Amino acid sequence: MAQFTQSEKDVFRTAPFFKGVPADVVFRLFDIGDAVHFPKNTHVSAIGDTVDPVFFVMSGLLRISACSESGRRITFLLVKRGEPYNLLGPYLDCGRFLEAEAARPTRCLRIQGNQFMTFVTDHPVIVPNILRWIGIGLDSANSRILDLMEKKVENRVMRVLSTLYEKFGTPLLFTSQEISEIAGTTPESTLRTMGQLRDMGIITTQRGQIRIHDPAALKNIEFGSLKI
Amino acid sequence: MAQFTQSEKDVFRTAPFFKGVPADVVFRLFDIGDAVHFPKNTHVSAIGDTVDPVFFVMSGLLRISACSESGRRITFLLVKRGEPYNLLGPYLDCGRFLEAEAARPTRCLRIQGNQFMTFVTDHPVIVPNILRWIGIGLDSANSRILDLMEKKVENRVMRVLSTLYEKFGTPLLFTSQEISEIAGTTPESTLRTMGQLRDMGIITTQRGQIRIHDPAALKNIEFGSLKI
DNA sequence: CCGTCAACATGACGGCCGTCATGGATGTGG
DNA sequence: CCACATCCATGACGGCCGTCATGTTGACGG
Repeated sequence: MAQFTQSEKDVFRTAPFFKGVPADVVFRLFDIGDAVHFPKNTHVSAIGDTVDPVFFVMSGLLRISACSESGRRITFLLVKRGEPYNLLGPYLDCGRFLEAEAARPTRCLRIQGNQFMTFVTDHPVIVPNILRWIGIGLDSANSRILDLMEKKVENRVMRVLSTLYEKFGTPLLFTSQEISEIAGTTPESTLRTMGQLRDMGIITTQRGQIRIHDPAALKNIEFGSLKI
Repeated sequence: MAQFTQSEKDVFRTAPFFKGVPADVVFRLFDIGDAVHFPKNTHVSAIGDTVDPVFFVMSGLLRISACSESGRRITFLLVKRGEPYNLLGPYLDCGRFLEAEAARPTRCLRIQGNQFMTFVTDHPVIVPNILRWIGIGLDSANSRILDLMEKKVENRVMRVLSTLYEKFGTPLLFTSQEISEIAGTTPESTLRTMGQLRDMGIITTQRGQIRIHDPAALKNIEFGSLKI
């Protein structure tokens, strides 16, 4: 089937996740999966769903988030082009508490859970990649826990901006609401911090976008970067 | 070599982590690893170490923690008998920021990283178990992030007590210091919360141990309304 | 039996930040 | 071009909890 163009397939060839995996093995994924499109702000999966399929983002952006019973929402992960989502889903029978939605119009390669597990057992060469990816995610989650202990909202916002800069470059197309949901705070506090950063000439802001002029200044604090 | 008694080996046979793995595969681990003992409060690994070997706890308890530069320490994980630690270490080349120490006198099975990776490729039947275990850990980390958003220290302490009760039963042999490092707060706040729980007859406390009389009450989230 | 230390317990204070409120700026659709 | 929604921006207030301080209790060794 001609669901995927060659340039789309090349996205996977060069994706960090697939590093070291032979190209023919990678391309096998296109045979066992199909393409799905999600318009902006639509749900890929809702809370409590037992998310079975594995997704690979071909273009766009997925936001993985959860919300507590008090209504506060936090974003755990932003999945961009070439990255996988729900790698572990097929192996966990329990329903997760996460929800996934398209932060922008997003095109994905979707692979059913049992097909993915078959793929893994047939091509064990990919196992180290999976473990490596999950390991990075686990370290990142632990970093964020440490972050939240520190309780300094300013530091959290700065680290979020720094991390997003490393992942997406500049300008960052996010609202203060989105930033605050990643940093684990409120839009007001985020705006206050960004106001200070603006006064220092480190960033400039417009509606829905943030230009970072001095990335080094954002890293001035603390160790370790989170993988968002 | 007769490093391990039969009863020790049986610990693994019945361990949840190894569920579904044939016994002869499990026992192969004893051939490629060796026994190590850690006295109480000694370090298994320090911060920044590239922890290569995988550990399985045979008796005792490992505490996996990290501390921020402000000196605050947080405990991520308590590894008890039959549970693995550092499953992903062999696959990650970077140094981690965690440190592991023996919370009690602890005896472990230690397997060098490359030997463990060889074992995994030779016995792929264990891969789903690894992924499942890591997946649970990842969900748990995300839950804690959500918890920290909630910001109510009382709820965090109660949830910690509830979780520890499910894992270790009663009485819990932990000090307020240890509880606070798991809950992400201070010993004082922990003691204050436990004081209220004591007044309600939910727990009783002695030096270094906590008896839980009403586990269900700890799961009650509407603590704030009860307090008034 | 006593000295010492670690842990328990509790009170007081202050700062951070979440909440609410208000107003202005910007983009969008009819 | 205007109405409206959304986002940005900033001020004021109040509560939670981290910090410090003080005293008590229990454990352990000689």
